Amino acid sequence: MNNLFIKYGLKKTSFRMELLSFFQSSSSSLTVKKIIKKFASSVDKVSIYRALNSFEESGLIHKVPDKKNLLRYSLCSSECGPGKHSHDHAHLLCSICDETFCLDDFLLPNIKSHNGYVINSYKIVLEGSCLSCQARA
Amino acid sequence: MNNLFIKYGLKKTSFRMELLSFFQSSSSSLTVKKIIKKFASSVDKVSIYRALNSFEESGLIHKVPDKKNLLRYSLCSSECGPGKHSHDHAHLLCSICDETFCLDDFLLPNIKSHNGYVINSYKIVLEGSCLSCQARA
DNA sequence: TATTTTAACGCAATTGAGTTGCGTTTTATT
DNA sequence: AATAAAACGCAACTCAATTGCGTTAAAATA
Repeated sequence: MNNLFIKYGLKKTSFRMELLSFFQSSSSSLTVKKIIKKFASSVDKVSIYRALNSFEESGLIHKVPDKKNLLRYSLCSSECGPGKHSHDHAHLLCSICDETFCLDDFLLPNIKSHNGYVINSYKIVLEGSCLSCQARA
Repeated sequence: MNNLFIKYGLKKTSFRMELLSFFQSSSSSLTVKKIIKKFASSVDKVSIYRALNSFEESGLIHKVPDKKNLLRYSLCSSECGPGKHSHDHAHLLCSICDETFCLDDFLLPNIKSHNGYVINSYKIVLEGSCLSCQARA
């Protein structure tokens, strides 16, 4: 993980290290809102947006779908790297807690065309309720 | 179609009738941008946004996915009505012309749960190239 | 037809996520 | 220590979409 910092010319500022830790300690995805809330007292939001951009380009984190289409990120697996993201899984948006979960075991069919359309990629986004929200209900 | 106007207490202003015609005459989806462009000289954009909202609530039109997450609508089928939308199809976003196409014949599996998650609905969005863009290339 | 109700409208101002510019600070390189 | 490059902070900005409010026009009722 630290290698990627070096490999991609990212400087290890205390904020960026903390930001990475925040992702590592978080079980699911992080919204920009959450991140800004955590760092607002010490870091400008512009720096946060820029850090998230660099992290994404470096293959440290990737965008995940959000119910309101706001920016939301998750830590990448080790297969990802600079300019190279491979995330072949569906996502679940919990309509109760508004959280996004990666479904790593959801098998995606290999769709390359449909009715003449050429298909390059696709996304499956499920909406429902997550485990903890079910337990709470 | 006109019934829905009456049924839902919508008034038939000339603009709203024209807006509905615009949808009926359009083979695919309409972005807000396109709609504003067409009516900008005679109608305020706020009225456009409000008309689109009412139309959607009435079951005349429904939101369709957009590459940049902007508002984009398509005409509903006759099964839709006030507060009732049933659109069981996937969508294709053409990465060349930036158009959204409904894939009415794309069979959606019946997913009700996955690994303990309760699934209420889901979306499949394909990205690729549409027929006319393929022909052009 | 005249009156009343209510939706639709226009205009101005606002919201809010995300971005850009630019000068300054900090990190890493030599 | 000197230099190059990334990261930072602040202010200002963009752009889609929304809100408030007074006015106009359509439909319902008398």
